Formats: sequence, C-alpha cells, structure tokens
Amino acid sequence: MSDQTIATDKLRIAILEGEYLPGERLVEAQLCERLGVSRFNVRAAIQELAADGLVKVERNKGAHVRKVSIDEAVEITEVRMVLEGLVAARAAARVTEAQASELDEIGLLMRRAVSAGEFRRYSDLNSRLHGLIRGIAGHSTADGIIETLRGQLVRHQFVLSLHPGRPAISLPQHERIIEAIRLRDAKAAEDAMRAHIASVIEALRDMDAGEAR
Amino acid sequence: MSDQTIATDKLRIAILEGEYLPGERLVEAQLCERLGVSRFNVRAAIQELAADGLVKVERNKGAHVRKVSIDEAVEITEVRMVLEGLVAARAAARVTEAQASELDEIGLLMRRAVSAGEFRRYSDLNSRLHGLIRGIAGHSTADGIIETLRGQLVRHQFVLSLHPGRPAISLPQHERIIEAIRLRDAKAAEDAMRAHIASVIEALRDMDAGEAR
DNA sequence: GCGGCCATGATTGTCAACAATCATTATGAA
DNA sequence: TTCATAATGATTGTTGACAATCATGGCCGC
Repeated sequence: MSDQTIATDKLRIAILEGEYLPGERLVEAQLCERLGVSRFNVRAAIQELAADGLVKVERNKGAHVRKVSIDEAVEITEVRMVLEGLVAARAAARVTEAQASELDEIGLLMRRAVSAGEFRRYSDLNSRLHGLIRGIAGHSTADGIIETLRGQLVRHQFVLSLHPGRPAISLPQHERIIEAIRLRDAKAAEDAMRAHIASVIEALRDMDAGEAR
Repeated sequence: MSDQTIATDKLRIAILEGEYLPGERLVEAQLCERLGVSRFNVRAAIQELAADGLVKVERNKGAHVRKVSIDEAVEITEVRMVLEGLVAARAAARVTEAQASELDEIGLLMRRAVSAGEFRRYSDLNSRLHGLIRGIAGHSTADGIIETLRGQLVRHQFVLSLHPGRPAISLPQHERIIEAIRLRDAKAAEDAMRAHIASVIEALRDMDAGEAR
C-alpha cells in the first residue's frame, strides 16, 4: 500500500474522529510529521479529501476542515433522502429470498436492541441495514454518492444518534422499509425510506433549534 | 488565472468535445505540450477531472478517459432523475412571480423552436430551462452533483438530443414541469420532472437496443 | 516455431530545493 | 493615536531531477 493511500486514510480518519475540528487549518508541514509521510503525499491526501468534500482548499491559503452548517446538513440529507429512496426501490425490485431473510434478521436485532436500550448497538445495526439495502440494490452510482455524503456529516449524525427518543421513532420506520422490500413493492419501499430520512431531517432541524436556544 | 485552472479547463473541454475518446490514454508528457503547461499542472488537472469522474487513473498506469457504458449512463440518469425531482419540488416552493414569467418565456420559445424544427435551439433551451429551475431551487448540494453527473454523459446526451422525434415527446413534459412550478405545486413538479427524465432513460435504453441490432 | 525471460525505453511516482504568496508585526508620518 | 506601509517569517506553489514501475520487443532454450 502506497504512502499516499496511507496518508489519505489516516487523515480521513483523523478528521472523522474529530481530531481536527471543523474550520481548523491543515498545515502541510504539520501533517507531514503527524502522518509520517512526505509533503508530496500530504498534498495528494488533501486533494483527495477535498474531492470528497471533507476539506476545502483555497489557493495560496491552504486547506481547512470543511464546516457543514445545519442548512448544508439538511441539504445533504435531502439529497440522501431521494437517493436512498431510489436505492430502496431498486432493492425491492431485486431482493432475493436469502437477502430478505437477512433484512428480517436485522429488523429483529434492532427491535431487541431498542427494547434493551442499547443505543450504540442500534446505531450499528442502522448502518448495517442501510448498507445491506444498498448492497441489494447494486446501484454503484447512487451508492458512491451516498457514501461521500455520509462522510460529510458524520459529526451531525453522531450527535443525532445519541439523541434520546430517536430509536423509538425510527424503529417502526425501519420496519416499514424492510417489509416493503420483502414484499418487492418498489414504490412502498421508496416512500418508506423517504419518510424515514425526512424524519431525520426534521430531527436535525429540531436539534438546531434546541442548540440555538 | 493560474496555469492549473487553465490546464483543467482546457483538458475538460478537450474531453467533452471528443478530442480524446473514451478509453484513450492520457499521457502526461503529451498533455504538457498540448496544453502548454508543466507536468505538475497536468497532473493536477488529471486529478481534478478524476474527481469529476471524467477520467480514471490507475496507479502506475496513468489516466484514461472514462468509458461510460449504457448501463452506467442509465444509472447516472436515474440519479439525476431523483435529484432533479427534488430540485423541481423545491423550485415550486420558492419560485417568484418574475421567475415564473421567465419559465413561461422559455416554454414559449421551446414550442416555437419545435414547430420550426430548430433542434439545436431546442436543445439549448432545454439546458436553459433545467438550469433556471436549479437556480430557482437554490439547492447547491443537489446542483453540484447534477452538474458533475451531466459532465459524465455528455456524449450520450449529445447523441440523444439529435434523436429525431425526441422534442415532440419532451416538449409536453417540459410544459407540465413549468406549469407545476408556476402553480407552486411541489409534488406535481417533482412527479413531472421524474416522468420527464424517466422518458430520457427509456430513450437511452432504446438507443442502445437500436445500436446493438 | 513457440513460449518464457530479460533488456530497454517509455511513463508515472516521488522528492527536495526554490519561488511566490500570504499573514503578522514593526515602523513611521500625519 | 491611527492609518498606511514595509520588512519578515510562515506557508503554499512549482520546478526539474531522479527513482520506480510498466510495456514493448528481442533473445534464448526447447
């Protein structure tokens, strides 16, 4: 594995883990030490993350971690809403019996996690469910974009996942999505997925209003 | 304007104009002469276009113009369908009187262009209409992605725009979109836009079947 | 003749030094 | 004091040279 890949991965993780805060400047020389690679590779890593929307570079002014405002987070999630809707519809059209069982399995685990109050576990299952649906759909174009967008708002989503009461709201939504896909009902799957993510958007907005208070 | 910007723009245009065909290799040294810039800038340009999905780079093997298969073109257009649907809905929610008039104006010009058989002009108006709608919506996230995707299939769209009989099909679809936005009916606008682009997808598939014959 | 193997040229990857630019502070005159 | 300005240090932009890798073609053994 090349230094460039190493540097990119390390920097990406560092940003996603919050070691560099939004708005914080990324000085190339510092990153060289931090990542243990040459400046050449640091620059390449920055460029790549810039393409992913994680950092912003201004000519002659260097790079800084991109700040995602609440409005932008909402926009991004709106896009995710329609894309995951598309993906869910396609998953419904292509799902196999084995995959349907897998979906059920995750649904069951989700119910258990919620009733046991295991938020972290529920959050993991949430990722797994969305990931499995995308896998079933096999829509690489939508998939790539969704993945990129997810990266851009890990911070917001992280905060959201700890929001008390969220699981109680999203669990039935997830169950509806699973059922629609199992029934191979593309339109219902799309609608259910959109309704689910629309409620995420609402929660995002509420959270903002709460913070602003 | 920096050499890097110049190189990127020149290379992008060269690819979009078809001077480099899909699959064709992009040799850095050659591009240096072709674009009149240093290798450093050529590499930067290639990286940027790779982020846009116009070229693909393989480690130690250089860059080549990305080939977009019909299946990929369909996928890309499906994504555009849902994104432009989102944008249309938002445009309907935000349109002003002045903007509504502008939409009507374009609709009128489109009708005229079609009845006069001016395909090229109709195609231009088509771009203008979609652009105006995106402007009204002001959804920068969706906008950026749509723009990127459009770049990836200029070749396919170009072929499609010359398809005889296309305008007759798409004109009424465009008119429905305009009307829905004018009436501030977000759902109708989204549905109309999706129906329109769904028909583009169908045309893409037909074209493929036609070529394969 | 034919398939594997090495030499060679072509091409990309990487580096370290240098140039250009920006941000900060010191300086001086009104 | 305060504003404009210039020096200075920090940071990024760019270059050319060199290293690593790949692809091509010739060569040898079979």
